[in-house]
Amino acid sequence: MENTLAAALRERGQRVTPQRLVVARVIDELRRHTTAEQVFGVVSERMPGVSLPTVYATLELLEDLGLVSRVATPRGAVVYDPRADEHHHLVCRRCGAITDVDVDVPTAQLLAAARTSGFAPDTAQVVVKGLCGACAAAAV
Amino acid sequence: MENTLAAALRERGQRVTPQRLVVARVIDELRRHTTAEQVFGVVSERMPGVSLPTVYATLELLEDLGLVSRVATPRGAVVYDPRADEHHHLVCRRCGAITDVDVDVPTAQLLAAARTSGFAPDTAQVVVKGLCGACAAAAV
DNA sequence: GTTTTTGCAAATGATTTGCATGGAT
DNA sequence: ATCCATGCAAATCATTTGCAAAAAC
Repeated sequence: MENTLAAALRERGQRVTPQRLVVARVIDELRRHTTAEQVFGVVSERMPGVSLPTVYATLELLEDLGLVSRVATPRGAVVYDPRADEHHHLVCRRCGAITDVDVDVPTAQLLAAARTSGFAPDTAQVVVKGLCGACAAAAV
Repeated sequence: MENTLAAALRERGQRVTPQRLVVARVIDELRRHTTAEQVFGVVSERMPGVSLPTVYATLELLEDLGLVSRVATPRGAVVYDPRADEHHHLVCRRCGAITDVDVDVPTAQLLAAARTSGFAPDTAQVVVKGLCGACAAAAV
C-alpha cells in the first residue's frame, strides 16, 4: 500500500512524506475498522511526534485516493476501513460493533437511478442496523 | 404518528408532553432526512421556548421506539428520517448534500447472511457515495 | 529556492450533561 | 404528591483551522 501511495502522490504532484507512509502502513496492517484516534495511537508508537491533524489529513488523502474508505455508524462515529473491495457492514445498534459482510448486493438498478438524476456514483455501501449476536443474547 | 407516540409512551410509563408531540408531528410532516437543528428550527416556530436538548432527547426517544431512524453520512453528519418507507441515500462527497432514492434494493441475501452469523438485522440502508450533479459539473 | 506539509494551539460545531424548576400522572 | 421531563448553561468530544517553521521537490 505504501508503494501505491507513493506512486499516486507523485502523479498528483504531492509530496511523499514519512508521516504519510507510516499512516498508510499502519492502517493497512491493522486491517480492520479503526478510528482516527486509534490510528494516531499506533502511528505515535512508531513515529513519536506525529500530530493528530496530520493523521486526519492523511486519512482524508487516502480516502481521496480510494485506498481506504470512511464508514459512519448510525451513531455518527466515523471509522476508517482499509479494505478496497466493495463490501458491507453490520452495525450493532446496542454496542456499536461493526462487522464486515462479503455478500454481493445487486445495486445496479440503484446506481442507474442515481445516474439518471445527474449523480455520479462512486461506491454503494450497505449498512445493516440491528443487534449483534452478543447483544441479542443479552437482550433476552 | 402522535397517537402512536402517546400510546407507546403510556405503555412504557413515560410522560406525554406537548414538546414530544410537537417534535413527533414536525418530523413526520417534514417527511425526509432532517438534522436535529432543522427539526429544532421548525419546532421553535410552533412552540417557542423548546430547547435543543429536548429535541435531541425526543429524537433519541423516537428512535428507540422505532418511529424514526438515524442515518449517518460517510462524513459523519447525522440525519433523522421518519421510518415509514425504506429508501436509500445519495451523498455527495464534495458538498455533503443528501438526496433520496426510492429504488428497491434486493437485500434479502445480505440479510440472510447477517442472520447466519448471529446478527439480528433491523434495517438495511444503502448509502451511495459520489458527486452530485452540481459538484460534478463544477469539477470539470 | 519554491511550495507543500507539518506541528502546535486554538477554534469550531454538534451533541450531551448537571442541576434546579416546572409539569404530567 | 411524586417523579419524570424540561430549560438553561456549561462541558465534552471529535475534527478542523490558522500560521510559522521544517522538509520535500
